[in-house]
Amino acid sequence: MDTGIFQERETFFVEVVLPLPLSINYTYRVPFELNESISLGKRVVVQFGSNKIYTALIHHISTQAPQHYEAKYIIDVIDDTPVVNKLQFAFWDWISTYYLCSLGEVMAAALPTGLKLASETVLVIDEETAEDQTELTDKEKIIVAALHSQNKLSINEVMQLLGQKTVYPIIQKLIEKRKVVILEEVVEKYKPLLKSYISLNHFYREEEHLQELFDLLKKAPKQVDLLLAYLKLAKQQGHSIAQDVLLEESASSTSALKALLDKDIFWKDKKVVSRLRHEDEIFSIDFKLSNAQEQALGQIKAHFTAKEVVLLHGVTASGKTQIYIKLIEQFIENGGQVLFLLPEIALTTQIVERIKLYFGAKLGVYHSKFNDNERVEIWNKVNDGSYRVVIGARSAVFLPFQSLNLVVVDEEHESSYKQIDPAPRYHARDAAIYLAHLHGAKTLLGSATPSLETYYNTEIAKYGLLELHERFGGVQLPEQTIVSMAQEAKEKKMTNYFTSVLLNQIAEALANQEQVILFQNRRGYATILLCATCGFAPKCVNCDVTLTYHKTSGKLHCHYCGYHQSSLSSCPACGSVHLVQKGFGTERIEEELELLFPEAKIARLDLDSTRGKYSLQKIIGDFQDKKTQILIGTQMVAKGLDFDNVSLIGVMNADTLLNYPDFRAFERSFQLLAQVAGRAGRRDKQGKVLIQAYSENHRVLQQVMQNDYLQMYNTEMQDRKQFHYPPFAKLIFLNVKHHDAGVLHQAALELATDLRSKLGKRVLGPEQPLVGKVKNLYIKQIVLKVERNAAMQKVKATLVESIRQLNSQKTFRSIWVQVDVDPN
DNA sequence: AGCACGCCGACT
DNA sequence: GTCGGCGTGCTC
Repeated sequence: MDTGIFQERETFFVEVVLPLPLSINYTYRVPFELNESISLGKRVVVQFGSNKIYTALIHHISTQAPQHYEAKYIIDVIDDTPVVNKLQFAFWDWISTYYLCSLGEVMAAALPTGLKLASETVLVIDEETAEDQTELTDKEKIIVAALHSQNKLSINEVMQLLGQKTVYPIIQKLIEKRKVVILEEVVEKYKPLLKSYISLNHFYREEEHLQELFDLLKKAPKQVDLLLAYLKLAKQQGHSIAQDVLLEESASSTSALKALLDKDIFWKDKKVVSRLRHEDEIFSIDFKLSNAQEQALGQIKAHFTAKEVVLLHGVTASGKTQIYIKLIEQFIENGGQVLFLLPEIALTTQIVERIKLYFGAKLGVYHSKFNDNERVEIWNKVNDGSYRVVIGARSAVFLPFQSLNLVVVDEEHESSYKQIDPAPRYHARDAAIYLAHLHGAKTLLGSATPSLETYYNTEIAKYGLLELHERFGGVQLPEQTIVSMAQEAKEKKMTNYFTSVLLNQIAEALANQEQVILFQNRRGYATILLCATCGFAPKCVNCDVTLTYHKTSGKLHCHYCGYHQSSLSSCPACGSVHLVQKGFGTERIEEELELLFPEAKIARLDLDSTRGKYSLQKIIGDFQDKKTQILIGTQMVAKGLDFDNVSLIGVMNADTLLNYPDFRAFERSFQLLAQVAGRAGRRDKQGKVLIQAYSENHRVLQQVMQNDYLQMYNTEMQDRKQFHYPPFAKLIFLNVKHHDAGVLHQAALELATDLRSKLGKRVLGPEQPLVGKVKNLYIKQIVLKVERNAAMQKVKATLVESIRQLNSQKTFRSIWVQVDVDPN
């Protein structure tokens, strides 16, 4: 018996976050031996549910035992130092309240897969009773046979083996028959990359002993070669030489190396090395800012003294990137870190390579192209501060920054910053602004076509604003002209959809060996097929939209849901054969242009022409290499493509962009127009933009011409006063799902009424038509509009309560709700 | 998210 | 009769 001093040890309980969509956190008990190891932000291994094992994060520590249940013990503490810091937890909390999701969902999104381990249930033969001759069913025999050949089976493998979904009862039987046992196998997902290093036995490092060694190896010339190679390398790099380097240098085989290792002449050890490629020396691609850029940089810094966020609104090719680089450089001079966000697609371009060269080993890149192990290494390098600048896509906001000084969000208007599915459905730009706020850092937003809400924030002086109207290098902005199609039609100057002005300019550009882009925001051949007798137009059976005729496929397609049917030769309503095609798409333009300019090479860039795996690359590549002269495209031509020989941009029909029902559509329209126009002309030559329109006097068109976005926003906002769109309100979209359309409608109605009475905020919906159908669930949408600064905590609580009540009503059985905030 | 439990149709 | 599908509820 131990008669020593009775040591009173405290019992700790930890509340942990599990990477699962659970609305509450769970509490576990800490075994005494782990008392010293626990601290906030460390990962622990816990069992959750009957047998699953997960990585959880310590979120709270207390000595208070839970009252209504017996807490399970934590199995182990994984980390020596926390992987998540306090600021990150604060950030996660904000995301979970603002975007109405659980902390577990944030954790699942934030931690790289390599840091989340989950157990896998595996079957193995029960060794003790394996020889038993119990009767087995056929299926059981299959499993046992498979286990004899491969030792273990995962549940998934059993499912595949038997070709059925429900395998648990069968496994249960096998366990009862004492044929198999199940184990929970936990795999630590992140494995450091180990590299073998070779060094010479200390004994031979002395001159005299080395001589002995050469004598010893007289009969083994290959081994001598290897030794010589080692000595040469050791002189330059020290005693420890990478195995692959050594083998390459000596051109020896592994057998010679193995012989030397066996004789204990060489020693081998493994070292952890980085998977990340890095530029060691800081490569200074020295560039000077133009006067305009220099001024802008100064003004940004001046704004930062009073404002946390500044918008840099600079026209296409105004050289925003150089300004970012200089600003980042100045911000990291005083210590601290910088986060540079880019939309995913932009991360694969040469901009990143250039910035990499500029910042060298101080820069980390983080986006979806990296594998799990690489992401963990980037995570660790941000955590220990060796990365001072991180350039990344939206998920980079979750990296463990120690102290941010500056956040730069380029192309802030890009809708790809919004995570759509799954939760957390966050907007990386907004989240980054909050993250910067938490760190006491500044945020710079950059765009040539800023979003509505950002512009609004500059208008109310919440953000600072800076405009760059000049292209870098002093080239003039494209000359923009509107051609009235109504006028030309009256004068009978039109050739189908082309005005004489446009045709002349295309001809001129082609004669000058320059390229042309034609923009038409409709794909297909004819946007609508109309019966001339009765006015019938075929509509989609699912979506209530008119079908578009595609000549390539000879079919009528729905651009909304993808439904298609063969084209009609007579009207299904009245039987008339007089069907007319109205409206034109890219296919039609391509066809007409081929007739008008038979000698020109023409390509089409839209969703249909880029179906093939490499067709997008090919179309763009051919145009860049000037193998094609004219590129016809939908909005795909507007984004991020850099061509240096395009002298003319033709907008085929601006009217299709001017008919917008709401703020977001309005925003998209003028952004598209501006982006398309921005493709014209490059470094040394002014480009031309020709806009064909019927409503040439449309206000937006005039304002686009004057490049006066501010005016445009103001007019639009004052005229419309639409409460239900950002920037005035925060929108919460509730997608209520149920497999019975009638019940769904009833439920949506009740939910809306309930929320209206409880929140007193504006609630729209349920919208009349069903929004859609996923699997066998119908969806109805309820829009909840709350003020921008609404207390989301309260909103969330009310929502949860209302949904809970609805779910508990037996008549509704289960209602599925998915919430999104400010979707684009 | 898993996973167990329990209720129902279509097969030996 | 039971096998296997699927809906429902719980996990510290």
